[in-house]
Amino acid sequence: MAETIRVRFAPSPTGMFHVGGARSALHNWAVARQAGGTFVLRIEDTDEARNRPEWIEDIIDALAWIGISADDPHFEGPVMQSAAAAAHRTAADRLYQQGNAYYCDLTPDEVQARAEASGTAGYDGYSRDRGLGPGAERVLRFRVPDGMTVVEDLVRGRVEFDNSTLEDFVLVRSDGSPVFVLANAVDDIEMGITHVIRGEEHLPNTPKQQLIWSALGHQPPVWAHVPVLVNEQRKKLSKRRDKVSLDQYRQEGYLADAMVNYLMTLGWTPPGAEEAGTEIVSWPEIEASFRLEDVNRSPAFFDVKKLDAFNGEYIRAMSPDDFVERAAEEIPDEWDRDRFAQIAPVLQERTVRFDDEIPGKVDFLFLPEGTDVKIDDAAWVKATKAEWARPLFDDVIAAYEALPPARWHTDVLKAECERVMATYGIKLGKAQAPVRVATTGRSVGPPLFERSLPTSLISPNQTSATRFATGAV
RNA sequence: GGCCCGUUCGUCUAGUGGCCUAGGACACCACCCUCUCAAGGUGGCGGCACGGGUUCGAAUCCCGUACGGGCUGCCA
Repeated sequence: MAETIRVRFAPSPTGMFHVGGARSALHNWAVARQAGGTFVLRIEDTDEARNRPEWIEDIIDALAWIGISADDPHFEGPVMQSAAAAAHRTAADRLYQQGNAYYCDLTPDEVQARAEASGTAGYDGYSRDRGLGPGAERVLRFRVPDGMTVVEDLVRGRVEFDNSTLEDFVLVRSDGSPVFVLANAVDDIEMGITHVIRGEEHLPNTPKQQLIWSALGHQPPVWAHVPVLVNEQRKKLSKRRDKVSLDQYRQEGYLADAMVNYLMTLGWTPPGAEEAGTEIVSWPEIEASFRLEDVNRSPAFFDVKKLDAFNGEYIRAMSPDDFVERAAEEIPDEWDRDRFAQIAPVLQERTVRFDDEIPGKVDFLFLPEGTDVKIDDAAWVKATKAEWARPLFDDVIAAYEALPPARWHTDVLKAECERVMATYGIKLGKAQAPVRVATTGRSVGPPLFERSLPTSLISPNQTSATRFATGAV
């Protein structure tokens, strides 16, 4: 059989898919696809407390969102770790028969008591030579041999562990269920996994797993331990204190491509990014050039600010139609879709996220008949503070009201505004301020007189301007 | 405490002994453009944790120190 790369992504179902998990999945995916290999999704459901069918669907959905599709020919699974219970049992028995493991009847409390009494940490090998057989309330422990265990890691190089620092760890619990290190190693062996790519937090138990691989008669896989993602306090991202849910970012309006691109730049730079002056690269380019050997060894801070910058770039790169389609998901049902599509272009380059702030930027264009825009009082006060402001504004309003509705076009309105401001000697940058606040309700927003738009932002049926002109405020 | 990993601008990184007067990106600041805000353009601020070695030469190699992190469970 030809050498093919088989990697696996092995999340445990927890009800929330972590951005760190997404990054790890992406690393595995890139390695598998670029080599024409296989990516196996294995659900680690050994701990029965965490096992809900819907959570597995969530994982598959999350992966699909970031481009790891279960329909892809390189994708295999999902397979349940629990389905391999017999294999775990068989492996455990074999280890016991071969003398690589032994039974121990000490309870966790007793183990701890002995450790405290002797002033050492962990299990002291109490049952190593007691010749205990299997039985109720007995755990199976691995007999760690003397010597050194050398882990060859693609990202960290050679890591040595003195076996004397590894206690005889538990393989099978007293209730007969396999523990993570055993189940994980056995599954990897059974699945023919060639590369184990996972987070750095697994590095400490790698020698244990490598010992299991060897005891079971197999060459260990290629290991790759990628540094963890950290928060501003430089602690590993945790769902308790940090915003780590991939789905939450998705709902907040981040684009999958932007998220994927950003995640991949954590600990790795696409070759050519420096010359190109940008880290924005497509997945095909990432897939073709990603190398585990090039991944940084130090933890990376998950910086939402930079994610925002990436997202904004991806949004600006969208086709106008795609932008309208996606942005339309955020606007109220009663808004006219065609009208929204017309003004969407001015929104696109001002959008960093598809969130609920989108409608607030253009809501004055969708007021129900006869209602006024809500004016930000502070903005109005500021815009009309200058001595010339009120008179100039009144003149502009008067000029606008003298216009027949048929002439309410961008160019005409702008020209009228400019004509009035010229008489005051005020530049448009300042002169437009009161007009803007009166018609849009705010001091910032899209250009008032934007020629590229088929419609003016100021329309005759907006009554606010009149209201101000008559001194109602 | 023990074992292991790590340390280049605020952040993510390029750098594998001379190309480094340490480069890029994000953020920040200034200016330009400009009807506000954005976008875009130009420029600026800012870093090799520290101390010893090795070498003609060290961000790059070695040792030590400091600091940070991960693991230390019959969780995964």
